[in-house]
Amino acid sequence: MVARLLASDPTLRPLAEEVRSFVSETIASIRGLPPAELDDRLAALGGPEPSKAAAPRSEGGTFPELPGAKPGAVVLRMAPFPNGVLHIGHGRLLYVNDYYRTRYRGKLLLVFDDTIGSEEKRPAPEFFDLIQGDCELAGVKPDAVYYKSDQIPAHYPWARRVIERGGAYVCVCPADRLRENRAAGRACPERAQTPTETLEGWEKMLGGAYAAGEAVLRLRTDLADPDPAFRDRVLFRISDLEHPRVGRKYRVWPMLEFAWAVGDVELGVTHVLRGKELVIEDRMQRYIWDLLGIQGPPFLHWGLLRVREAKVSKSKSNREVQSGLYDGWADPRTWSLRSLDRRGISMEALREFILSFGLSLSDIEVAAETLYAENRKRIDATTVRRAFVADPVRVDVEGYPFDLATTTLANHPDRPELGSREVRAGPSFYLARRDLAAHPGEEVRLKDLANIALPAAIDGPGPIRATFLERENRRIPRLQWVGVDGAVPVDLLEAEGAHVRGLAERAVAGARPRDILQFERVGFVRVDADWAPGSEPARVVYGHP
RNA sequence: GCUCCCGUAGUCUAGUCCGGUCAAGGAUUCGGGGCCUUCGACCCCGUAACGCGGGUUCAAAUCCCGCCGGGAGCACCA
Repeated sequence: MVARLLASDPTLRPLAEEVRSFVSETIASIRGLPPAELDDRLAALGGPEPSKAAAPRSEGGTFPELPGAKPGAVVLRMAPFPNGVLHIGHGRLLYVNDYYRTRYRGKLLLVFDDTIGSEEKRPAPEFFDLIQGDCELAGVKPDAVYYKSDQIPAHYPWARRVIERGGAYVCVCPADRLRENRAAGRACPERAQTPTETLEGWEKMLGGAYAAGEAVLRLRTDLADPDPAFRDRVLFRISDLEHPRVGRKYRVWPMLEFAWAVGDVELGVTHVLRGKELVIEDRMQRYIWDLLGIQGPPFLHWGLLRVREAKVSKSKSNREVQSGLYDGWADPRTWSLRSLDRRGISMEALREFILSFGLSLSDIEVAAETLYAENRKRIDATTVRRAFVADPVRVDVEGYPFDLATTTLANHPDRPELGSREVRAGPSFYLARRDLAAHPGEEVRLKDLANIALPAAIDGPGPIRATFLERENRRIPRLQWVGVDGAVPVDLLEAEGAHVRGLAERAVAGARPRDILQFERVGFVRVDADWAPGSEPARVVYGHP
């Protein structure tokens, strides 16, 4: 109260103490009054009606202005390494870049960061096309596509310029000694080279005088730099590995930092947006640009985003897709964009989900349920309901009335415009084993149909015998059922990779590939894209509750 | 160990730059109720947060100092 008065009338501020005591006296004097009298007095004083709650202040995450950005002149880039398809963790790369492209009417480049990598992390040919397909699927179409491997020679003149300015030296230490020296802040003997000597060494590197791993070009920073990660990083190394696009055309390959110090300038990139695991590279790029008197683009970062349920491992996915254990790159266990699409999760829902986090630098771990909720908003109203029973057990109902052999059910409980379908019902049904086991000897309702009494034991051989009771909708447990006549075998692929066999109602036979359905009391599922309509079993993939 | 980054409800986020109208807003989850041909959806209600300790100030989520906690980097990978 006091703060509000002071905030709205600055002239009161020097008198804060007086205001405070006046307010507390006033409050004390009216505290005992009955509410009706308070209302009267307020009315007597005039003034505005008590205002309703303030309008919502915000919907989600925030994105700051890009520093110095001119609408129409912004150039951004995404730089995936081609050793896997894009997965949910790449969401920020795609959608944050796309967000800013739209906001500033700029350009977004897809630049494959396909330098030679390492023995453990190598580019593979199939991913160039797969990743472009992923971008398309995600609705983030790049304005142009580049390959770092096409630009390798362009890096060499840059290296010369750095050497001529005394910014680098050729080091012939073995990798482990180099690491030790760096950690200890100790100089290798070659660090004392003059630019002329370095240039000689560099020409020897390019000319093939060294075997792979025998020599590197290192940046000369400061061995006393407090950050050990920043001491004399390697700029170029020699590799004889075969590259999927350029084979063994080059032996001297730039490291990521140098490649981007060159690439970001040559491609005219105006802002670099990337994950915060790359912040040390900002400093490297800037150091190189400063050395050459170049004004490079500013950097912005986002923090780590983890989806709790998604254990994403590129190497494991690669291995299991290769081995055939996974059902290709759209296997739900990969959490690839393809797998989300296969599960019926729309890329627009993913975009909303990703953008709700803003550009925050904090590391976040979020439950997949939040993504599911976003998707549900989009698909619930247009998705038809169907009955599905997992692990079915046949139940014959005695005394079942003839006129209940079929029934008509709405396709959506709240959307009459989605129509209805005729469903074949009793007297014989399939019920889920789990449901039966949960209600031995009880009266239950076959959902939307009739009430029956279940026997005490359900484990005997052959069909179970139940007894018809009545049609009236009572508050007893409701079980999902599928009429025996026309039941459709279904193979339901779950998110963890398990296949559940079950039976669905006849209408499922008419589904088309990529249709999204809701299996009642199970969840949203999507018919597999390569399922041949009419073939059995119907193949569907579980999406989410 | 060194360097950098980040701490607002169970989770994510708005607010922090520029102190006051923030007795802290939204989303999701959870709990209760309603409705319906689902245990889903929808509607209503509710629980729940400024990491801790000092300081500055009439006033601190916001500014300053210290601590604690979490993450990332320290590859001839990207």
